[in-house]
Amino acid sequence: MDVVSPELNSLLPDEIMDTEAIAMEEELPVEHLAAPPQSEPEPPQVPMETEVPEIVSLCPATTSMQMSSASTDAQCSTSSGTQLLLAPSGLITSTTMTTTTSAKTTGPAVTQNLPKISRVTVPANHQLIINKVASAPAADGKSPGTAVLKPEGQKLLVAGLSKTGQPIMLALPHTWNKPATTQGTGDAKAQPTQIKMLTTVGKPVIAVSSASQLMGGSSTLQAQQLKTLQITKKPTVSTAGPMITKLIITKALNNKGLSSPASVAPVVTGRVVTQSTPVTPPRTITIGETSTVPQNTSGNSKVAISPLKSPSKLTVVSVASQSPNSPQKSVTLPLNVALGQQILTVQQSAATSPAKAGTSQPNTQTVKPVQTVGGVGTSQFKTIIPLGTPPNVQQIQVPGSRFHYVRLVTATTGSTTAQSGGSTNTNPSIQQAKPVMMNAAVRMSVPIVPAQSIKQVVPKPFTSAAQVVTTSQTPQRLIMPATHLPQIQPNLTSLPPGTVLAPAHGSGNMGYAVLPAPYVTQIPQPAFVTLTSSSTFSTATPIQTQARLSLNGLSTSEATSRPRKPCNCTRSQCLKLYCDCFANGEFCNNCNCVNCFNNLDHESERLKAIKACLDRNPVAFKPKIGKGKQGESDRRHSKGCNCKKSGCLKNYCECYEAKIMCSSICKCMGCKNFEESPERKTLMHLADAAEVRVQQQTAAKTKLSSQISDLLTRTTPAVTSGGGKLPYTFVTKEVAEATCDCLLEQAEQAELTTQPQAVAERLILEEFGRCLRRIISFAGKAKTDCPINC
DNA sequence: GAGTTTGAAACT
DNA sequence: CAGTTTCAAACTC
Repeated sequence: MDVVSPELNSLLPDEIMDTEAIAMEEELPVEHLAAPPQSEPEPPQVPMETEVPEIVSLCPATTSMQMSSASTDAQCSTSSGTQLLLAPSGLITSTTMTTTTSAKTTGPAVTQNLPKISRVTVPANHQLIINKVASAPAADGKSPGTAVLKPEGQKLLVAGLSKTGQPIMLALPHTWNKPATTQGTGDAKAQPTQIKMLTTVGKPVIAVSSASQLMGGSSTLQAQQLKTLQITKKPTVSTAGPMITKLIITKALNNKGLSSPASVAPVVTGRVVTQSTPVTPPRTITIGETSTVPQNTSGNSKVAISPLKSPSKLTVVSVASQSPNSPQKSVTLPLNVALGQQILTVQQSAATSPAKAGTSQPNTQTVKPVQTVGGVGTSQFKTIIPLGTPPNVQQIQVPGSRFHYVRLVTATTGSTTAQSGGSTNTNPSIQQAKPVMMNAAVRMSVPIVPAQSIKQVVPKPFTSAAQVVTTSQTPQRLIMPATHLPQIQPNLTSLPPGTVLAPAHGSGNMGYAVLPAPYVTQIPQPAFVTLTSSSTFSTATPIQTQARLSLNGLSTSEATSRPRKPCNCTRSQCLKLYCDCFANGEFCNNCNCVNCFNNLDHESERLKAIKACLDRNPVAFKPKIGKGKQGESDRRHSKGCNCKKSGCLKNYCECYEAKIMCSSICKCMGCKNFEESPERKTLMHLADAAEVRVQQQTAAKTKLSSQISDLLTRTTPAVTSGGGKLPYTFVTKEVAEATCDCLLEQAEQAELTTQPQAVAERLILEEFGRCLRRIISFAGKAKTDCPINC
């Protein structure tokens, strides 16, 4: 495993990961916009339910001109929604762009320098409402290097001040306070809602646009909100010419539906820590520094995201190569923003003013490490990906949560097709940037994304080795091109825990298959995982049963330490929730099931089954036992049990099985699983007694074993080491047999006298102690009698 | 290990 | 949403 170099490490802001304290358990409102209200009284009790697919779109802009005029050719087209933000006059060096599934919605960006705002109101809620804009030049959106400001009515959220004191604002769309309106053609109904974070720092602008609808498809994206924005840049100079590294992070809260690939980013590198919407509990997204864009003309792009503890935290580091001729733009921008509870931190690499085109600085560095920091407050998740390494890997991992994606991406080739919307991209730099942008697509739609996004990416065949950088502390999950399954659009928020996108078996490079995290977890996790081919990956990897991920209130560590019971399904093909493996988002392995389809060989069927389950119950794969804020005592079944005959005191009862008491949600009859229930107390007492007995037995065995082991280890070396130890190998076979005989005799006596097991064990141990004393005594005597090792 | 019981999941 | 069926785990012998 590579170690992050001190140089890179020093670039990582410590505070970036300091987001542990941020509450993340809110139920993002958008999640249910398109779905009926949850009937569960306390959804937050189920940790996993709080997760919402996080869509992070990294949309680099090579230049302002390129981006703003990308209505026809840009991967990241501007949407009709709110576009850019504000920045000090002349400070904005680039425009932001919003990726949408419907490229048709591309609209001109209105540019406006901040100083031109004639009036700004500052409500108590920290909203700045720009009531008037002096002018809106460059209505066509082709004014590069100009700050874009929404016309009158534009709302800005004062995010806070950066370290340098510059205000950071979030630009809200006009429609911020109202639901997204239907827009677009076809199925793409969602209107992108954008929030932009700006900094008035006299440095290259950082713009954050909300995730627009990343996926078209049949799904309706009703509400999408931009989370936070962040930009980092690291001046990189290519011999061929300047390159622009621009990062746009978008997040769509709506997890439903997506089909079209939407976003593309030429070069993206950054760190995304968390995200949050202005209207929801705080989240922070931090973008790390970008790394040098490789000169590799192959267009390798890599995205590495390391896992984080919190589901709401996300670390993303991506790097994409650009064409040698693409202009490079470096932005160094120290930024530390506190937005309410939200923390936005951006760490800069060596400060560099916006890159200058035509920089002649030769960059012979073919491989530049990409640093990914995912851990909270620590660098444990740092990952380095050598960009120079051939196959590209994009890795997206949402900690704690169920989605960990890694996608192998290769440089685009001349055959790169136009992006969604039918637009044709002739801009080389943009084309190459496409591969990088699959984050949003991937996260939004598991199976679907691939199709279109693949076109953009042009993944390298799996025949070439791919490298995935993983950290030693946390397993990495892989997402790889898989079979195109456009018909399946599972709701990612409800996918089984740890679900991972994996390549379809025997399929082409497109599409994704859903893998349970445990499956991927067990893939050998060396510093680099080389994938030789998709088929190899699909079939060769041994599937080892993995523990459940944070199921039923159990921590991951608890779960991992407990082997899962093999299922015995015979009729469900392990593709229904009857199967515990399937229900837990795991592949069957070492099970006794018959005609099992819960494996990689039947990923398409599995995906369909998952979708079917989600159709029936959107939270089918979420833990049934929510963990209360105050600990285990607050754990309860999310739906409650329906027991009728078991009195809820047998494992038939899910509450009892989870070792929790029934609650008011339960519909059980004759329930005895409540606090004051004498039956329950009796059972608990018996269970405790049994457990104690087992522990005692275990301890006795351990002790005995330890003593024997210790005895052997002490005596054997004594033969050669001499010193104060016994000189002889006195524990001979005969001695051992005699000792065993003594112990057996003691056991028999205890049995004959009907002694309790605990007493019997004690007697045996005492006998063993006597044996040891005799042995030692004899050995010591032997030593005295024969000082010389004889 | 076979058969029964049980309740969640699936189906109607 | 309620009733029924299916299913696999839990349980009993």
